[in-house]
Amino acid sequence: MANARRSADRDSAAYDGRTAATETEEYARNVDTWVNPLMSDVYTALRTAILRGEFAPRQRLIETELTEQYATSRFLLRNALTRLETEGLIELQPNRGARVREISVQEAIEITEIRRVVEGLVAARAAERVTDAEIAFLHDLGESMKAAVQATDMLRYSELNAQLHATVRSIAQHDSATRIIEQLNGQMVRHQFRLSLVPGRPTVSMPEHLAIITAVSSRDPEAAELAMRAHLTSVLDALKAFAGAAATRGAL
Amino acid sequence: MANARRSADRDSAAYDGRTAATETEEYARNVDTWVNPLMSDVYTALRTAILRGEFAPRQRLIETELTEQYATSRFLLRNALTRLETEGLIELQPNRGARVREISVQEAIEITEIRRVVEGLVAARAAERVTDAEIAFLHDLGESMKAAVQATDMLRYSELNAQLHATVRSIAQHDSATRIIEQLNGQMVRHQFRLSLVPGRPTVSMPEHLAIITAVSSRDPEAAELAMRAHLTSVLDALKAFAGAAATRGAL
DNA sequence: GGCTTCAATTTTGTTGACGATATGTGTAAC
DNA sequence: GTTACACATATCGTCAACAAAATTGAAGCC
Repeated sequence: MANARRSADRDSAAYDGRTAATETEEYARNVDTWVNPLMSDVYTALRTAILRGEFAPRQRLIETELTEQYATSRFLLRNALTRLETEGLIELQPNRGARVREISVQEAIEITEIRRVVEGLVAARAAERVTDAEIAFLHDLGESMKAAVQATDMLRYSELNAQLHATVRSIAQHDSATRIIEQLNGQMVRHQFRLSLVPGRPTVSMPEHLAIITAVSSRDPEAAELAMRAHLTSVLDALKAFAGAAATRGAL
Repeated sequence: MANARRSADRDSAAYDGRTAATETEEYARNVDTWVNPLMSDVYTALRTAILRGEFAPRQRLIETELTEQYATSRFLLRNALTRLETEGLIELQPNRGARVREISVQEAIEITEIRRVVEGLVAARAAERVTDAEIAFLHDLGESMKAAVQATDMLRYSELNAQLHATVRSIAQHDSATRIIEQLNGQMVRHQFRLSLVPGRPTVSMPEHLAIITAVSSRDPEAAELAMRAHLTSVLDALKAFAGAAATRGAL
């Protein structure tokens, strides 16, 4: 249970305040508001900044600059850097400081391979545990996604995409899997960003997302696992196509 | 490639100096000797101590005591503690110090569920990439395991078990998966220990291990994935039985 | 002109001390 | 005899200064 701390703040956001009082109560046990103080402001700020792409890959992160930028001390900053290194977001080299870690296409593929099987597991478990309220929420989410695609609002669609995956995780209540998926996501963000903007991508992924919602809602674990796997297989294929194209162009 | 650093020291040990010169050469590319100096002696020492069970779960880790014990400074010690916390081996509470994190049976089950799918992925990939030399090594490993079981040397069998899994990972060369599996293993050690000593357990797991070796050696990815999954399903069942028995006894 | 060497500067590594918070103990009041 | 409060101690959190290492730039040499 103590394990939920890092995931709770993100998954709870999946519901976005739209749930009724009874449902809120239902989810409350899963939402651990305890925050590790060592997960200081600096850590959170720096992490989101890297995830947003405000620092380029391979860019050096100089301690004194960052202490000014985030108005903090070197002590707290270094603590944050240590954590980010363990998480795999940055690289620390002795006496040479920190760099934003560059994720190769090859590594992005590896990460997606893992996500495929782990999120498949999570989807199956979500199908076993889903409540009526959660089914309703998933339905709404699906409708919102359709609307976003029709309005060709790709940014919104991308957001809803992340929200769908987070919701499935939250339903599954599989703390260990959630932790790992979020760790992997942290390393993928820049690549995901690119992929979600590939033209024609929503045409492929939209039905896959709906299939996940349908399978989980019909409480069919096998179907849910297959639907989630199919979706991530499609992501994987897109990534491999990208890698292949890059290799052909001689960019690798 | 920079990603292999944390896994190299453990996977390289899998071969235990028993390989011929040509094979050693073959594996050399996979053994990255670069060590992050921030992964200081303190970190390694403390980590292995926790993994060996030298500190009981929930036991408090007092900074001044540890600095004496490991003859180091508080600075380096805290760095190590921060890393161990991110890794999930210990818990840090504000102004209340560090504790060894206790893994519940429930959590052990969750972790094994993840291992099942991720190690399945790794086994499939190992079957795709395995070389003749590696097949020979796997064969020897299988023979050693049979010998250990016949000699009822459970400690040796347990070691070889870990070595088999590490070897499969090494063959697969899936850095991201390796990293995650080893992270999960770190949290499981105390439970694994108990399980490996359950009477009659080798009778169940021995044929499963041999099936993994056979499937990988015949370069059949699907069979390898299924064999690995079957093995970890069996581990999972044993864990669930243990959890059920504990619940019946009122121990939970 | 290109290469090496050396020093100045930047940047990181480490230490010790001090302040803040929690915990344990003893005393007094009920 | 029990509870509540206050004090003392242990432990963690933070900082600022110092030491060590690497990078950068310029000068000298081939």
